[in-house]
Amino acid sequence: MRFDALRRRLSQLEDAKESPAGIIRRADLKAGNILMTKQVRTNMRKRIGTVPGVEIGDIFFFRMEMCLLGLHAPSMAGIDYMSVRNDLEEEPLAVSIVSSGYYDDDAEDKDVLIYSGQGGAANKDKGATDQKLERGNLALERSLRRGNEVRVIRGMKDSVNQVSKVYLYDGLFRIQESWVEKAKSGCNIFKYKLARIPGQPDAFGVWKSIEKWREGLSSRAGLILPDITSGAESMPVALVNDVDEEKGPAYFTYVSTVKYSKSFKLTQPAYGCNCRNACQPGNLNCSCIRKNEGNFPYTANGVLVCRAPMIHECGPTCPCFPNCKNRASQTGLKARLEVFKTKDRGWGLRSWDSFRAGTFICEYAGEVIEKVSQVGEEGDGYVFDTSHVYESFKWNYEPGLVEEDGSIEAIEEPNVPSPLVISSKNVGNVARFMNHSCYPNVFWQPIMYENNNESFIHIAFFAMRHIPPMTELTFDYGKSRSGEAAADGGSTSRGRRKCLCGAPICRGYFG
DNA sequence: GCAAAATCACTGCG
DNA sequence: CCGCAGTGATTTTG
Repeated sequence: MRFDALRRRLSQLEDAKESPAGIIRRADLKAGNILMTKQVRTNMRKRIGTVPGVEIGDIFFFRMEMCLLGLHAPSMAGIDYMSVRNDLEEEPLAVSIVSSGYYDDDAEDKDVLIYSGQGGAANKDKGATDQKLERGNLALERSLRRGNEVRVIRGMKDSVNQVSKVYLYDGLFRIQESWVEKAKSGCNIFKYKLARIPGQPDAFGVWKSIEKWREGLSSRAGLILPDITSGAESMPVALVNDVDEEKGPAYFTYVSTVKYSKSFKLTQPAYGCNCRNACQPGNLNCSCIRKNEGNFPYTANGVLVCRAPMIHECGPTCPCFPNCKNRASQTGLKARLEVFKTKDRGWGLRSWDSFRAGTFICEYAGEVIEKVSQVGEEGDGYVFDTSHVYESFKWNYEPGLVEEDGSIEAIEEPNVPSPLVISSKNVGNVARFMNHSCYPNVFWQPIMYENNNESFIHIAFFAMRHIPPMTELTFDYGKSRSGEAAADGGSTSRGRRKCLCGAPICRGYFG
């Protein structure tokens, strides 16, 4: 994650530069190179089998990430191998492979992978040639004989952003057979059949199931409602219960953004920018960028660079186009979310799509309320209270703002008028179903933008790290600054609640 | 120190 | 506005 923080920061700095056409910006390589030279990496010794710290189902968005973790060392090549001594001689054995779609692999089955050897592909200098039994191909051949475990990483198109790729660690496989066949080019290529070792948790299997639900080929088990938003969002949000008989949460009115009633004084007079089509990173004439201390908050592909006390986005009355990158939290749902029944924590929220760290997920919609008059609502979990930042902000998206050399600068707490209390008991959106965790994968970020000459604060949720599909989305509800949320002498039903998040670092209570 | 492996951002096309 | 193919500068490893 340190890699990605640095990569985002470098992207931000690169985006801000005057970029002559033709220059290709590879912040991933730059970030990788910096961390490599600083020796910020793990599992440098190659190994067969499991890599400490990497779980089956973990996802990555750059080859460099897997390189730094020691999951798959080569920055490009699909086959990683190491030299192992047997009784007589040293021989190369394959330790991990990446099946990314460059070759004609057969990767449809979740338990069997037909993998192509490396080399021989045509490029601009020469045509296709026969593959040779050397390097990775030789290592795979030797691994077939040895029967050692090989880590398999599957590279796929990202379901949300079709131009980018996501890499899924699918666990350990064993090579069963190999053969040579003629490719379309007419040249010989090696093929290897790998079988997934039984007993490992599903990873690619989950992705395949989602694919089927998406195409409507198989029905979703436990589906109650195809869309609880009734079309209020840009994407449908399914309601699913495959745990018990409960038919759904209590009734509420679905809205997609926060509602301020007129009586609130949390707003302040404001003005937008004067940019004509899209606000350009590095353009300090843009007042919205100036409000963010000169830093454009998002990278070119819309990922939040760093958590900040406040992010200033362009608003409805800014003259820039709606596709201006500085409106990342206003473009509606991009991922296919579903509300599902958890085993022991009521309803929860998860996604069919994966999220890369820093991706906008959804806003916390609801009604801004007076905390004092409606404090009785606090026990039911439908209140977002920004005064509970004390613990929750400690779990930074990053330890802070990452500088160009990889060093980190601490960041401040959110800059929101305390208290900003949003109730989603009667009126709300998907965010009201997100449960608490002491080790969350989502964080909240105050965002301000202007509408009708007034600025409004919105609470937006972003992915704290890469989140694989079907993982429950959770954020830290935090702890009241006073330490005693029920300080008004209220009943035990509100205030601190027992935590069931199950994280090793669980605080025991929240709220 | 060079060759091999293929990535990923960007551009233009339909 | 979308996906797709084409292009170029680039990395770590052996």
